[in-house]
Amino acid sequence: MAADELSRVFAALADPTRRDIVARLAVGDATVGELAAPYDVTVQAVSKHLRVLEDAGLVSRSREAQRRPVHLEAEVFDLMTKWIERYRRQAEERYRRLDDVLRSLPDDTPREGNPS
Amino acid sequence: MAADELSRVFAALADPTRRDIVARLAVGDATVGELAAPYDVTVQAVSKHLRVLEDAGLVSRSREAQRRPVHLEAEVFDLMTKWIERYRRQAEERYRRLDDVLRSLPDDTPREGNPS
DNA sequence: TCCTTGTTCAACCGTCTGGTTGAGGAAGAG
DNA sequence: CTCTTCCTCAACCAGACGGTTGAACAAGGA
Repeated sequence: MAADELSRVFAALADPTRRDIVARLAVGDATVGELAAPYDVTVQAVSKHLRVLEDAGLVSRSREAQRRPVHLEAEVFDLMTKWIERYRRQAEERYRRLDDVLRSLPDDTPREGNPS
Repeated sequence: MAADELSRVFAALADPTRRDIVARLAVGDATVGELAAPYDVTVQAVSKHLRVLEDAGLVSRSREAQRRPVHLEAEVFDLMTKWIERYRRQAEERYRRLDDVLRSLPDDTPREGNPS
């Protein structure tokens, strides 16, 4: 293990149930029992999912009597967004440059594969 | 398997080696051999990684003589960004509303961390 | 034709993962 | 204190995952 945070975040969101849990927590905090209700898995399984989300920093749990309300930590999303945007922009920039090069090419440019 | 696309994309990017491959492909297309060189794993392992990325729609492979250049498909990033932004905004909106409620509360509200 | 290069397929292996059941801890309610 | 409720821990299981080795395929070049 010992995966870096970005790996943990991506891995956490790779599971549909966990994405669903995040979606519900975006509406409001909830307890483990409440979160488990809609799914036909045991409460323990949901508890495990929450542990994964917690290790990824996506969720925090406090104590409130017996209940342990789960809270969504939205800041971590920025980590992903930054990573994604970085490479998306880089790729787009590259396409733009390639486009410019193609546009500026003379007609008799030697091209492998298309010697028409 | 038969996981939905979003799950495949997140799962694909959960692996550091695959994120690294994506980073390199953002700079320019490359062959399997070229991509495998920096890592001390076999070329077969990298080929498997590329298959995962391809199934997630993140890369495409064409044929060019013996070589199979790998190309980054940046559009899929939008899928993730949309998902993330949706719930981040929803959560922020919720905090904003909660803030308003707290602000409008009478002063004798018990136990607030920072008076004055 | 045979040979070389680049890549994938197939089988296997150890580990991680999502699920289960069963037991146990924490904090009210009686 | 005992009982109940809510939740987590521990052990286990089947399947997926990342890696390996070895063989095979595809497409030039000799």
